[in-house]
Order: sequence, then C-alpha cells, then structure tokens
Amino acid sequence: MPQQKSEHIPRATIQRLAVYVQVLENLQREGTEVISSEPLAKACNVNASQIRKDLAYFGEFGVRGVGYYVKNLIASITSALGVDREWRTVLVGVGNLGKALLNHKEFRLRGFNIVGAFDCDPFKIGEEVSGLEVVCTKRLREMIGDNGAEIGIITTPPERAQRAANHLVEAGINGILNFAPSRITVPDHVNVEYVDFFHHLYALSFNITHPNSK
Amino acid sequence: MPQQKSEHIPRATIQRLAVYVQVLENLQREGTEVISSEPLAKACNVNASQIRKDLAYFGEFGVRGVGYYVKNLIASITSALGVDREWRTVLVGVGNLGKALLNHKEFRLRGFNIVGAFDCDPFKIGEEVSGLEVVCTKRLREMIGDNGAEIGIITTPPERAQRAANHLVEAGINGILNFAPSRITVPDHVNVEYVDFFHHLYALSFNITHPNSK
DNA sequence: TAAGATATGAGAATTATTTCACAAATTTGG
DNA sequence: CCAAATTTGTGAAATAATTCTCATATCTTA
Ligand SMILES: NC(=O)c1ccc[n+]([C@@H]2O[C@H](COP(=O)([O-])OP(=O)(O)OC[C@H]3O[C@@H](n4cnc5c(N)ncnc54)[C@H](O)[C@@H]3O)[C@@H](O)[C@H]2O)c1
Ligand SMILES: NC(=O)c1ccc[n+]([C@@H]2O[C@H](COP(=O)([O-])OP(=O)(O)OC[C@H]3O[C@@H](n4cnc5c(N)ncnc54)[C@H](O)[C@@H]3O)[C@@H](O)[C@H]2O)c1
Repeated sequence: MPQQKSEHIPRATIQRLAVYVQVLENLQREGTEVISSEPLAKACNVNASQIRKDLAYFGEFGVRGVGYYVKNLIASITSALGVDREWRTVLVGVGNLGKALLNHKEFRLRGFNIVGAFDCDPFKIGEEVSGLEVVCTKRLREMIGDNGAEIGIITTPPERAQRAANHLVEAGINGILNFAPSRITVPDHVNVEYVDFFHHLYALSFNITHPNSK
Repeated sequence: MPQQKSEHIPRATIQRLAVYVQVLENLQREGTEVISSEPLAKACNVNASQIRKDLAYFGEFGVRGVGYYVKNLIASITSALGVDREWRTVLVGVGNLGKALLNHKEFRLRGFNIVGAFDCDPFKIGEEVSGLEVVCTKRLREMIGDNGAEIGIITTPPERAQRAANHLVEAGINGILNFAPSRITVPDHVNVEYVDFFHHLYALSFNITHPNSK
C-alpha cells in the first residue's frame, strides 16, 4: 500500500501527480503497458528525475531496468492522492454553472458524487436538477449530517461565496472547491481550491506579451 | 508605465498577480480606495513581503507610509499582465463546454473576445452559436489570417486535442487554453495553459486525506 | 516645521524545490 | 551464468523562491 514516507510534500508535487495520472490514463487507453520516467517526463513536460522524486515521497513503484507498469502506477498514484475511493460532495449555487456541473457525469465517473444541491433562491428550492432536489442553504447542516458529504462546491456569485463557505464550514465540510471569482476565509483545517480560467488567460496574456521572460 | 524591470519572473508570481487583481476588484466594488500590503496579503492568503516583491518586478506602485491606491494598483497589474487590451481568441470544439463558453459573456467583458468557432463535425458546421457561424477546422488558418486571433481555446475530446493544437499552431496562434484532459506538444514559442478542475479535486482529496502534511 | 507613526522597497538570510550524478537492481542476449 | 544495457531511487549540488530586516519615504498632528 502506498504510504506517505516523508513529512512535507510540496504542493507542486501534488499538482504534477494529477498530471501524471492524466497522461498515464491516456497512455493506457492507447495500449501502453510499461513506460520509463524519460518518455513519461517528455509527455508531461517535466524533468525525469522530477517524476522519480515525486513518486519517492510515497514509495517505490518502478522496476529498475524496466520502468513503470502503467496500470500499477495509476493505482499507486491515485491511492497516494486518496482518489481511489468515493468522495461525497455538495454543491451550493444552482445557477448556470451549478446546473452544468450537476449534469456533468464525469464527477460520478471520477468518484466525486454530488449528493446535495443547495440554493437560497425560493424559486429554485424544490426544483429537481439531475435527480437531486434543490434544498435551502439553511438546511445544509442537517442534510450533511445525513449524507456525510466532505467536500463542498461553490458556484454562487462572488459576493455570496464567503457566506456559502461559512455555511459549508459550519456543516462540517473539510474541503471546498470555489468557482466564484473571490477569495474566501476558512478555518485552518478546511482546504480550499480555486477554479478560475481567467487566471490562465491572464498567464497566457503575460507570456505572449513577454516572450523573452521564459 | 509599468515596465518589466527584471529578466525572469516566477510563474508563481504571475498566478498571484491574477489573484491580487481579483481581490482588488472585489475591494473596489466594496468601496475600498487605499490598501496596504498587510491586509491585502491577508485577503489573498499570502505573505505581505511576497506581494511587495511580486510588484517590485514591474515597478514601484505604492506610496510609503500609505499603501496602494486600489484603482491605480489594478491598472498597474493589469498592464503588467498585458490584459489592459483586447485579445482575440478562437474556440475549437463546439460541444457542450464549447457552447457554454461561447455564450459566456464574461469573456468579452474581460477583453478576451471569441471571434471564431471551429468544429470538424459536418453536422455542426454552419450552425450559429452566440452570433458566430461554426466553421470547419480546416479553414482555421485562412480565418485567423482574416481575424488576427492570437489565442486558441481547445474544447474537443482529449484524443483530438493534439490535432486541434496542431491546426492552431499552423494557423499562427501563440497561446492555447486547453480544457481537454490531455497534454499537448507545441513548439517553444507557443504557450499552453491547462484547465482541469479534477486536478483541484485531487488536491483537495490529498489534503483531506493527509491533514498533517500541511 | 519637527516628531511620531506608518508602510514601502530592496538586499540579505533562509527555506524550498529542482536537477544532477551515480550506485543498486533488473533484464536480455550470448 | 556472466556481461552489457537499462532504468530506478536517492543523496548531494545547484537553483529558485520566500521571508526577514531595516533604511527610506510619506503622511499626520501638534
Ligand atoms: N457560468 C459560467 O460558465 C462560469 C464560469 C466560470 C465561473 N463562473 C462563476 O461561477 C459563479 C456562478 O455563475 P453562474 O453563471 O452559474 O451564476 P448564476 O447567477 O446563474 O448562479 C448563481 C446561483 O447562486 C445562487 N445563490 C446566490 N447566493 C447564494 C447563497 N448565499 N447560497 C446559495 N445559493 C446562492 C443564486 O440563487 C443562483 O442560483 C459566479 O461566481 C461566476 O463568476 C461561472
Ligand atoms: N462538459 C464539461 O462541462 C466539461 C468540463 C470540463 C472539461 N471538459 C472537457 O472539454 C472537452 C469537451 O467536452 P464536451 O462535453 O463539450 O464534449 P462534446 O463531445 O460535447 O464536444 C466536443 C466537440 O469537439 C468536436 N471535435 C472533435 N474533434 C475535433 C477536431 N479535431 N477539431 C474540431 N472539433 C472537434 C466535436 O465535434 C464536438 O462538437 C472534453 O475534453 C471534456 O473532457 C468538459
């Protein structure tokens, strides 16, 4: 069982592990069974020792002289990341984006089941979206007590994100994925990740504007 | 005019600058006119000298003893990032996600105008989405010659992303925002950013699973 | 106009991450 | 079964990024 060997693991390592899984899954789909760090590194656009060092935080998954068995390595990394299980999630803010996410089947496929949908708009409460009844945000605590969700997804307007986060924290969630373009403040034990593709467009803009700074 | 003072700027700095803009815009909406690095840092969840150092790459934007004028600082950072102008973009892959993005008005609002929509499915070509006629991917080069787009957005299935990227590169694009969950290979002068919220869910999963490793 | 309070900007010190280099393990072919 | 060819895993070295510290600049108030 891949067990964490060392204390602190860089955030960058976690991000790369997600990339490795993605690339390995595509390789697997194309029929590759074994791969060594060199070509995998090329496909992921990183240094080969970087991959080996990242993996070394969790154990020894390769075979010297051979490389890594793709299927095996996927299993090892997903286990290290903790995504080899079901994660129950709830979504707050059933608007355009919220509905699109509720209908997105990939969540369930990847083990992130959305088991609750919440909104504060009385016109939306009671509506059914993708097999879930939209419930009043005030009942978040009670509902999470029932369904045991651990991750909250925020898709409210930015000025409501902090309020939504407060409700989620109070309800006992310990991870938040925030799609609203605003930062939220939460207690230390709660993890927050932000999704905002404009940040990526900004990065492109910068890199195109300053081509030499690479 | 904010001019780049130093040669290499860390990628992490660029990502943070985008966060600063986001937080500053929200502060501005709430009426804040001046802010010092300490409270701004708190809102962005970073160290105050980090902010000052990040800004120092581009110039001196603060007033000693006072702090930063919010409006001014937003202008300085957006100028540094190169997002104080219009960026013309094209989108390849007019499916569920592609259509949602084409209808998303925020792009235009933020200066990223989608001026072309491409797909290879003959049933989709000719269809009109959000005021744009869907055009065959093969005509990408010709169309970009006309509309002068510089950024391409990929929303094809993962196994088609590389092909889409090749078309975009050939057409002379120099930045790509890839929503497909696969890595693409492009020449050195082309910049690629990846958007995948499962990577963020993976990070949450890891952090919740290993609470001590923070 | 001078003193006290505040907050930036930048060099130095620290800490973290990445890359290198190579010993150890495994396979393959004669 | 041994030698040659691979390729991992890891300590050491090199790089990079972050944080600390403080001199310097500005504002406020008396
Ligand atoms: N639409 C997109 O494609 C898109 C893309 C990226 C980011 N976003 C961001 O995602 C968020 C949602 O976008 P949208 O287009 O779905 O907006 P929307 O207005 O359609 O939906 C927002 C929903 O949140 C609900 N809401 C408001 N306050 C709430 C609260 N306190 N508790 C619970 N629910 C609350 C509203 O009733 C509404 O149903 C925005 O912050 C937007 O910037 C949207
Ligand atoms: N739907 C979502 O909410 C969502 C969210 C995140 C990521 N994604 C990713 O975005 C991509 C698109 O998702 P979707 O749900 O819109 O899929 P989709 O199948 O609805 O759309 C894909 C579109 O791409 C077109 N296409 C295929 N090959 C092409 C090519 N070579 N050139 C041009 N067009 C081509 C298809 O004709 C189709 O119209 C997928 O990779 C998916 O994993 C989707």
